[in-house]
Amino acid sequence: MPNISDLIEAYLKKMLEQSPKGYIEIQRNELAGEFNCVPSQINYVLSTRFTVNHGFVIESRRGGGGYVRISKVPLESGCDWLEELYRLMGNSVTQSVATGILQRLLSEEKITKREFKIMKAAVDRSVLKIELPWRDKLRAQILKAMITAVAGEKK
Amino acid sequence: MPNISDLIEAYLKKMLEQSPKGYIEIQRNELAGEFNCVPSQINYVLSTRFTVNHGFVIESRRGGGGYVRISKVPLESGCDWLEELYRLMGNSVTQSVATGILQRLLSEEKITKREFKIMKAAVDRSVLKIELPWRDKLRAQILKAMITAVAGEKK
DNA sequence: TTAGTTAAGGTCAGTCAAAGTCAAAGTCTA
DNA sequence: TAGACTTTGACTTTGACTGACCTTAACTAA
Repeated sequence: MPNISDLIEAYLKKMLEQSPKGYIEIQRNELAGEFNCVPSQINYVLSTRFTVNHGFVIESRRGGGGYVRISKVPLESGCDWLEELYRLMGNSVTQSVATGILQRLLSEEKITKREFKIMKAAVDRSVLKIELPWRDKLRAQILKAMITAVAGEKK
Repeated sequence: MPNISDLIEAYLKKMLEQSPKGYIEIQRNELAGEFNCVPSQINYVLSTRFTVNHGFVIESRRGGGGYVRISKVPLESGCDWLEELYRLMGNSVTQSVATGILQRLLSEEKITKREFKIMKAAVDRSVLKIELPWRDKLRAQILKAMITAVAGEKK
């Protein structure tokens, strides 16, 4: 007896699989209508099952003609290094761990030298000026988002 | 799927690209006629998609024979463009301003499409989960750091 | 001259159409 | 039965579009 969230999840994943473009665009209200639920339930599903950690990227636009775009980061054949990375990072990452990860991505040629510099700069201690337990969490968020944004893409 | 504003934007950008002089002149009412919209919609498009952050300058003249001139101002070729960007950003940057700036860097070929994606992801609202006055400041910090990291370099 | 007319473009606040947020309430499950 | 997960809806934010009203410039006729 799956609940509505599971149904919506399955529905979206199926659509995504069938989509040749690698992403789908939905209208939140419309989808909610199909499943007879409140619109915010769609957000719940997205935020619990289509997160960066799961390898999805969500973009959206409000206002008239708004939409929600869901794309799956195509995990390259065989090695699902992304998932492993997420596991490695957890939800908190120190600067030195971040640097280590980036260096590894660089040496594996997953990212370019320039991209390395950009990402390193973004998660630098001196840039993320917030207090410590949160800084490492924020760093993890940013790092994951950046890596996910280009994972699975050609360099 | 694209709305009228997007169409007008695309139309103007295409004209601009094809123009040897680096600027185009249009008549607001005429353009509105072509797209079957009210004239003020042209202003809406200009003020949301052709801002200085995006690297455009709008000049116009009223009265008989009036016109609207749209010109694209390229970033300086030296390294001064960084300072210009800093000035535009100040110490607080909203998501939409950030996107505008990144789009400009992309169109000026200062950054690659991948780099664009990385930076956009890093400063996304959903990633920078802190309260609002500080979020925009943090975004400015991160954006500056990332851009600076690759500013002087060849692509 | 100069006042009036016409032909532009500008402004701004308001409406509507989305999507986002958050916390309270409900349900399940170990 | 506590804690995790789900569902709900009131409220917020953002974006697109519109129309009434304003300003400016050129032209024209007295």
